[in-house]
Amino acid sequence: MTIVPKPLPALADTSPICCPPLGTDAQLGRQDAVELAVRLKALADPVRLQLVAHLVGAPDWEACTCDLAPVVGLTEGTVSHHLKQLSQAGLVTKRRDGMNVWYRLVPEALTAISRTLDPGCC
Amino acid sequence: MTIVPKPLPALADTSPICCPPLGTDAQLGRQDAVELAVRLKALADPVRLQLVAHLVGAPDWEACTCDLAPVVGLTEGTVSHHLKQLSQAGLVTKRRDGMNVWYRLVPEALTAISRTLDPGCC
DNA sequence: CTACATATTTGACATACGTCAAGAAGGTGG
DNA sequence: CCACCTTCTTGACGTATGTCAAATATGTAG
Repeated sequence: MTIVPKPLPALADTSPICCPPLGTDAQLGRQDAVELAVRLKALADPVRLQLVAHLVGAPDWEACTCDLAPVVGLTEGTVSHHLKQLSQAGLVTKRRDGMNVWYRLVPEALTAISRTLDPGCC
Repeated sequence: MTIVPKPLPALADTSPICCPPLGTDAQLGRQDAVELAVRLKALADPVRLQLVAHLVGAPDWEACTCDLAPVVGLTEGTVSHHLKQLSQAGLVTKRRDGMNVWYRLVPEALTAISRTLDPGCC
């Protein structure tokens, strides 16, 4: 079974998942677990973490591919591949401006994942 | 290059990583990124998320393999494999008691990861 | 239209991952 | 010692992942 790149529901929609997954009464059904895993998987790579970290420090949380490739020292093709994964997970948005494509971090996405994981939350 | 199962530094040691990785001034070096990725990868799987969620709801955050296997509906061997990964990532500890092996969640580990990810933190 | 610059996709490759069945290890009780 | 229970490891299998080089798209400027 190949993973169809079906668009994930907007991260705002998953806020109910916040805490429940690791909360006391929720059993975290298979479906929720898969969704959360998809988002975590997008983050669970050294290269993508460095990309995200760079975006956090970038002005307006934004950078183009040509800026990001040198940061991680990989081919632009490979970086594009990673950015696509981050984008599909809803962690960044892309925007074309002339020859450049700018990727911007979606901080709420990170916050949502963060809250979901914290057992002390809520 | 195979990933040697070198024991990760205790999670408490990574608290300095909290926020910095996604904080404003830190560039998140390659090494830190790899470490954080290892921990996130341990969580980035539906089965392991369900196991963790079950532990959160379990009395004393503890359960044995025989209890956990039915939760995810997989072979005990497979579940053992997943628990090993969680253990190596420092997310759970294991303890033998007679014939049973009890796995206990390390909530600080989850909290540490959670704080590290939250861009609004600190 | 042509030349160039940035970005993405494709194809190929090696490696890592999740799963099971079967066997081995660790522990209990006759 | 033997039978049994729980857990872990091993070997095998298919699939997913990260990477590059090369080809293709997308956009700008002569």
